[in-house]
Amino acid sequence: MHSYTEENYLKALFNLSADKGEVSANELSKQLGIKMPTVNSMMKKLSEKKLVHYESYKPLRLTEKGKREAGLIIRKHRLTEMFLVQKMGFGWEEVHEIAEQIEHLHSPNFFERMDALLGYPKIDPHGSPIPDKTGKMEWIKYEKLSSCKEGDTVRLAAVIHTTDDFLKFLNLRELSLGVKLKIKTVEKFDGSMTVSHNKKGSDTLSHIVCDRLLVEKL
Amino acid sequence: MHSYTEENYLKALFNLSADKGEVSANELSKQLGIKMPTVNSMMKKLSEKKLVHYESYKPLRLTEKGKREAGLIIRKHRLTEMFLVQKMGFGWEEVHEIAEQIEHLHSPNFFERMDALLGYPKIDPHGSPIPDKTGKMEWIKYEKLSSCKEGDTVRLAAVIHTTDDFLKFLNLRELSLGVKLKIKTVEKFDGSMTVSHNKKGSDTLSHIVCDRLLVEKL
DNA sequence: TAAATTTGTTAGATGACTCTAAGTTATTAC
DNA sequence: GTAATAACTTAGAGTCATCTAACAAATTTA
Repeated sequence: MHSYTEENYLKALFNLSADKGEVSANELSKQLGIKMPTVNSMMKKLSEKKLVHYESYKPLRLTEKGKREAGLIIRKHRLTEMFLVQKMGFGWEEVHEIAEQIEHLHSPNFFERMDALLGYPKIDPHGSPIPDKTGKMEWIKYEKLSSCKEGDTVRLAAVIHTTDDFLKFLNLRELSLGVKLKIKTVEKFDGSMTVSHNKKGSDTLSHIVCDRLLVEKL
Repeated sequence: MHSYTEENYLKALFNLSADKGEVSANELSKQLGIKMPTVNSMMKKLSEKKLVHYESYKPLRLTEKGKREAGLIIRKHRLTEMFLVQKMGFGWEEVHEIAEQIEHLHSPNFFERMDALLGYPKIDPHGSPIPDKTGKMEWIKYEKLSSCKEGDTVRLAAVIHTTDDFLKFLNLRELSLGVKLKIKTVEKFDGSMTVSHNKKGSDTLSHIVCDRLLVEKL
């Protein structure tokens, strides 16, 4: 098994390299809040363990094995988040910190049971896909709300770059996963949108907000 | 906060010194599977932190502060065990290992929620008392089954020295907390007992078994 | 009570993870 | 195409929790 520390490096590598498939040591260092030389030596160690492709002065890439192991940690994180929300009544803004800790538990039984009690969910409370038991993650291709046009009707499917503050902001506006939104207007000069929302009236959302909301067109 | 390691020392000290109020470094070392010199230096460290009374060549004692902190860890352990059994469907023989890990989580919210969902239980699935939020534990004085006499009718209230094997042994005989037992015979030469048990016929239990079962006389 | 045994202590080393300081390679900006 | 800046690497040190080896104190045994 890997140490708590190694698991955190793997997870960060996985998350940061999600798009390009590679990360700079510098990004990783910032993400983890750990100084470059420390990251550097850990990369050599993970490279020894065949979890990371490491070459001097080159970007970092997870090996297939590394991706699998990282996927399994993220699986535990997301199952936990789902459990906390669905079975323990936490809000989606409260679960990240707890899941950061529970994801490191070593107990196949425990996560197996969570999974079963939840009915084998495919997504977490923020709409992110839960990797399967082999660590593989199916990307669902949603659109950003920011790329939609006036008149579109969409369903809120996922939230990215989730922070407590952002999620609380969405709570206040009753913007939860699944809500149907109709785009009334899109401002040219700042990209903000006015959307109408089932029961409530309409809300104006800044471009920054719209860029973090993933939707499914209806 | 204390490290994972320190918490394990505190917990072990608490459990081992439950009766006499003190433990030898040697016992502690054996319990934790950690060599004496390591234990010795950790005791000095915990003494610095005012968690343990340490004097050369004297038995170890937890300070009041140490007892409180240990009690809080045991509280988390036992609440977790209760949650795993009551809310997640685990058997009482499966929960110890998982709780060993969860007890170290730092999230007041999480344990608060568990406690509430369970309805503020006072005992864990093995009948051990759950310390309160200040770390204080109320001992309930049950009798050992081994000290009961022929003809007594008792209710099984708690199990001590719980190991997987012992709990599985009890499962097979449908001996769960709360069952009513009537003591038919007590063998003079080996202290084994024949007890009859609600629905089932009667079972013969060795002295070793009877010594690990705590009962309430009816 | 003296010898043998057990228990406890000190000293010094190791491995995991972190850091700072200083040097090297790439990249960016005139 | 240098010079400046940013990114990366190396070297060396510190902390935490662990170990082994060697010694000292306490306890048990004969």
